[in-house]
Amino acid sequence: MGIYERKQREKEQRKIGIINAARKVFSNKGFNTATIEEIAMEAELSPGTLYLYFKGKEELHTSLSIEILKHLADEIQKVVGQDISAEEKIKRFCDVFIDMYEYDSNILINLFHLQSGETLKNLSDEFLQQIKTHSTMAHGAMVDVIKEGIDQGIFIEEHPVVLADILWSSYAGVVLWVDSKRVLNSQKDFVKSTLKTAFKIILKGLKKK
Amino acid sequence: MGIYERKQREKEQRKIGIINAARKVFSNKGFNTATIEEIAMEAELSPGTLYLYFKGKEELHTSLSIEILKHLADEIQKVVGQDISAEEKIKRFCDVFIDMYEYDSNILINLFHLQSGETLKNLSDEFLQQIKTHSTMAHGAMVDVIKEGIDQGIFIEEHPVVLADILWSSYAGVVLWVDSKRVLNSQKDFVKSTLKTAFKIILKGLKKK
Amino acid sequence: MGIYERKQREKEQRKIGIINAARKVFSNKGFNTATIEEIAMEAELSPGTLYLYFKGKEELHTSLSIEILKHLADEIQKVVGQDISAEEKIKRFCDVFIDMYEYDSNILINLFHLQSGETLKNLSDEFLQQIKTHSTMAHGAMVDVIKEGIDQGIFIEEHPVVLADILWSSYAGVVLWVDSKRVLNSQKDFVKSTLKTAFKIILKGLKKK
Amino acid sequence: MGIYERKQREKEQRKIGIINAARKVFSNKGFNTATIEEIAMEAELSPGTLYLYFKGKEELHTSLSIEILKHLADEIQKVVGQDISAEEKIKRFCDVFIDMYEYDSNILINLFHLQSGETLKNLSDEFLQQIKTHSTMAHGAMVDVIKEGIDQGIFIEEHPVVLADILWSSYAGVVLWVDSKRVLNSQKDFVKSTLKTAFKIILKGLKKK
DNA sequence: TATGAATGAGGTTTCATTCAT
DNA sequence: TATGAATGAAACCTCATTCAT
Repeated sequence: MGIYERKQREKEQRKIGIINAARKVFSNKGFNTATIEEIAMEAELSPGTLYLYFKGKEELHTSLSIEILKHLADEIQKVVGQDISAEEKIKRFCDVFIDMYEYDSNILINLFHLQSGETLKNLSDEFLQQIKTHSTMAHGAMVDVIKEGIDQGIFIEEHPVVLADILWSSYAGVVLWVDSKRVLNSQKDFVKSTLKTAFKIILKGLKKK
Repeated sequence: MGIYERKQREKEQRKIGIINAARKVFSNKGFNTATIEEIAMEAELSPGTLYLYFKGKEELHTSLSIEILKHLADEIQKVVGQDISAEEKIKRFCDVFIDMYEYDSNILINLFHLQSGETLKNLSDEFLQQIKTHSTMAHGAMVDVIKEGIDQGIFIEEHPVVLADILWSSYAGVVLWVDSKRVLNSQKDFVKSTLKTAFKIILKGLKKK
Repeated sequence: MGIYERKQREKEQRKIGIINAARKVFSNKGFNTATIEEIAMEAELSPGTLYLYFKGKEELHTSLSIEILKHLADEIQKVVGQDISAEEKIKRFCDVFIDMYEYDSNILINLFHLQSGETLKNLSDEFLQQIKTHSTMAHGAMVDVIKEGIDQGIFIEEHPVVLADILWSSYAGVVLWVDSKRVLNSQKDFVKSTLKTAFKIILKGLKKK
Repeated sequence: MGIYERKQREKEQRKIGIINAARKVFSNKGFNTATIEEIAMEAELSPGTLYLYFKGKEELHTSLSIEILKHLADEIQKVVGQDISAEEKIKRFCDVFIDMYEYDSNILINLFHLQSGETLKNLSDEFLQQIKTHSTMAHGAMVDVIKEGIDQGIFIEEHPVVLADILWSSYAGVVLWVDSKRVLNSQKDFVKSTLKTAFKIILKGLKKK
């Protein structure tokens, strides 16, 4: 490996380190309450250093979200490539959400928050484009599976994009909502089981007969 | 009406005026970016005056969300009281979401944002309690309808609370997600039609056979 | 006087107070070294308050310079209106510079610094316009006097604008240079006497014979 | 040449390279806005390396100014040695200014900025001494020529130092002022022609009759 | 000698909140 | 009750400087 590649790699590592620190702090405190200083401390760096890798707080937060989105898109695409039925794939999508939620519940929450209002405005075109790309990828994979199901005469004949939207947003909605109930009522974590039930209902709703 | 009552009433009116101003500003800018001064200007009051009615920015935002939640709960409960089938009620719930979205798309978005992470933490017990109350009410109404359906042997025999969660969060998720797609891709507004399709699918999934 | 006028007046007074504080601090420390906090302390206000009246450090500094320029333009125009010979008016211009220098030597220095390189770039159009206006006024007055002299056959027949430039810039140059010698060599203040000699030489140079 | 001398020479060359880079950057951006990193890039070196040759930004800037001053002093002294009349020498001084302005207009501007307030304060004694030395040299040369003229009965009998001050500062003032007009009004460059006219006027003013 | 990533002090700026009127 | 000027804490961010390599 040349010296340039090593440097590049180190730089990438450092970026990941910072993003991981940011993940922890943003998860605990939320965007407003989190401070750059805190993230720097978590990353065991000085505040100034963060600015060598990210233009500012906003960009750091967005980068984190994109990282998550990328991961989600990857996992979903893996499912599409598998040699299983469309129905089974829909179930696996559900598992992907569950896995991510179990790995770090805040990851998903963060992501879904990115995808609406407040955050989307004031985003640089570059980042907006990245989000679109990965989002389209993840969503496109879902659309493909739906299409597959429709073509095989298994799913109802609605517009596949709409069905994928419903699938995605129901899963996302369940995560947000059930997780918030958990926080609000300090109850047990029902996200997983609720997601599974949601899957069953929606799958049944999707099927032709 | 006594003088005290009138005063009380006026105060309430003023509070509503402020909350409406806050709704506009928070909708456009989000919690962070919105400033008290802007809200005051929108309400045609001075910043100081807002503090006579609300303890601070946080409380104002929460009050707004509660207001919305209250409205939603009301609308949902109206549905429960109607003399129609459980199935039809589920459909009406969908209409309630659509109506609110059409009245002010940001209203719903705002509400769903309340329901997680960032905002819920650091909330005074009093407000947490109010949120719980109204939330429980709205949600409870849904649970009742689900129960009704189960008792009548129309719906599948899952835990009614879970089913209501799924119903609620799917609707909410669709609004958030499809609305964000609208913003991201500057496309037409498919929230209404997608919500309707979602309803059909979920209803089909809910039904026993 | 109406309440609005009074408010406006008070606001203007406050602005002047801040500019005066800024004058002291900028004079002592220069633009870089001076801090907003220091100026605020000098003005017996909090840092934040300064931002109610000026957009930032840059604008504050520019406002100060414009204030000075305005004053200089006023004084010079007064001279033009007087019922004395063109020759005498040129001498009075010299006195105006001397007066301003004696009132606060840093005032003039500051002004001349505004008028070149570093500061002029990055200036908002609004301020650039104001500077142009006042600058043109002051300079135009000088041009008028020169023209007067030429028309009366007293002064050499060069382009009046060029002659006014030379007059102005020689005066300014002397102030900058002799003052810097004073600082560098901790010598006595020869600005006044040197300016007077400069006046004599230039006047002689300007005259036709 | 021994190895030590060569090293010394190389070091000197490197210093000059850095100073030239600094000249460009300081010229374009001014002292505040210019950054060490930019200068390093311009010099095709790393920021750290600059600190091997200069103690810091301040010293670098001062070194640049001294370099310019040294050059100016050299050119002026060359004039003094020539076998021409005092009157002609004064004219040549004007040419020196014009040449430097034409070579790099920012050079002179930069120099004149050194000579007051902000920059002079906070300067180490060592540098202050160097500035004094070269300044005295340049200025002394002018004084000599003036004296020459007075002794030959050509120039008026004012204190030679004062006359040299006026000469120097008028030239400097014209450069600063006319150049700033150029920037402000985006007009043609009249520095050269205005300087020439200034020379004529002042020379006429200096002459005994 | 040269590097350039990291530092961190310290500046500018914002804005929720207060309080005299 | 209403005001809105003033506050000042606290955040973001910059960049001259250092130091391990």
